[in-house]
Amino acid sequence: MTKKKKSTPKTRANSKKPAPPPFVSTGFWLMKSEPESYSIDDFARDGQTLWTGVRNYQARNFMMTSMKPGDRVLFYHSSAEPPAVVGTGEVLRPNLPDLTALDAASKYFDAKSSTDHPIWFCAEVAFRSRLQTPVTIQDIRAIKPLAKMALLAPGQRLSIQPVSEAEFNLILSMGAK
DNA sequence: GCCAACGTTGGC
DNA sequence: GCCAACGTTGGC
Repeated sequence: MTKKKKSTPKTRANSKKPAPPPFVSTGFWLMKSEPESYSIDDFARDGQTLWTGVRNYQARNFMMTSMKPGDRVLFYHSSAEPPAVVGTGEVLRPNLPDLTALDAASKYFDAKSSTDHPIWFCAEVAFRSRLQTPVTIQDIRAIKPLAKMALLAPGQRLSIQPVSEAEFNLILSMGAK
């Protein structure tokens, strides 16, 4: 005979680790791109772009569930000389399926994704400005109010990171001269 | 479910 | 080019 077995759901409440505080979006982001693959020049020329190719769940989740139209974005050149925030953008449409995952010819192809059940998502982001002066990672490191940025945390490799409004505005002002 | 191996990121 | 810090994978 079959018993209706009630399995104990593994909830956050009874797991060992304390639940992380729910993430609350500030509406401000930093997005990394290697200029060799997509630079601020490309972004300015295109006017808008689909931020595809993200294959990290945390970064994906930001684009799926946290980003909202109108959110502001710092455009950061990674693996560049020097690494720096070089411009800004604005989220037009978050949470779009990343079609590069379905394209067998793409380097971002993922056989686990399908049209019916896409597992990777992207955001459409519009170019908004170029900083007059790039704000380098050294510049950022030198400023006390920016010391908490994820960008500076050792081992922090997330390609999409939330930033505070104050951090966003400070970097903009640093780049304005 | 553990954990070692492996791949990736990205500043230096 | 190096390598530390992660995330992911896969054998058990």
